[in-house]
Amino acid sequence: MGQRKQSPGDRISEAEHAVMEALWTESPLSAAEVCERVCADNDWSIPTVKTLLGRLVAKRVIGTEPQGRKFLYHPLIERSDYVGGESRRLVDRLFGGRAAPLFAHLAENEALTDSDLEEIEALLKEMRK
Amino acid sequence: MGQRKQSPGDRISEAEHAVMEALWTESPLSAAEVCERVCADNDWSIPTVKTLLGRLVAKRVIGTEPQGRKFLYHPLIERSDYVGGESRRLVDRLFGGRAAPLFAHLAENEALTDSDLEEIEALLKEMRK
DNA sequence: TGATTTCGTTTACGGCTGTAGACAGTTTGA
DNA sequence: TCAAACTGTCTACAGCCGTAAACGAAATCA
Repeated sequence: MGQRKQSPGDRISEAEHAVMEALWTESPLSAAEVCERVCADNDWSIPTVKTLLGRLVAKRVIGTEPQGRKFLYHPLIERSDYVGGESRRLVDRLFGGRAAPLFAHLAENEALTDSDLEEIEALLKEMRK
Repeated sequence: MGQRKQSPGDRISEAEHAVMEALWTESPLSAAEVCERVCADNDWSIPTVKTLLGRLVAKRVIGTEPQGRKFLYHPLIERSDYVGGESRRLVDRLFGGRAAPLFAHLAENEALTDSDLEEIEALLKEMRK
């Protein structure tokens, strides 16, 4: 029990996740710079971004460093850790922790493109060794 | 735009999902019967289950039918629709809608058992045709 | 140096979620 | 027939989420 992997902190909400993506793509960024890359897409205004950044800091998933007199924000957790955690949560909750049924489901619903199939096949071959 | 697939209604919360699982496994069930299969696991009391059932009815994802003078509840949406919707949401949000990276991720983190691999391989072969 | 801009922080507020108690109607046991 | 048991509905309330305005400090422009 215990062994929280998703970093020290709480869960990241969906809106917060959009901010994280911006910071994972490029960091450190100021609040204004974050807004430049997410506000339009989500129809947010600056105050909203500031709130989200504040909450992420409170949750200890991003950190701040003073740049001159302002702050720059940067992630404290790896994107792959977050993504892994969320994936695992879904697989656990919906597929009893087994990935094959998920795969089957995606396949069934044509959620897999041909290139997906090829890539996965390649990966499989890779792991076979 | 539009084309809501996950049935008529709102999103299902995590607690509500536990109730749905019970009903997908067996239905119709009375509130008491639902409680029998989920209360212990989640450390809930009957009132909680009643609230969840009420909300699910309001969201139009389960329906009621009078049994004698009481009610029996049964799902109005297919589990596979729900699961498919959730899976797709995750893949869209975290992997740009492409399933191969998800698969790669699960593989990398040893989230795939040997039997998962075998099953997936079989599925692939199946789809190849 | 006073006015303006720029930040970060604090406060706000309605909605959803988790969890549950109170209440009213109905059925059933005595 | 009167009380006990059970059922669904209504109400409650704290916490988190989405969204944002208000405020106060610092920096810059004139």
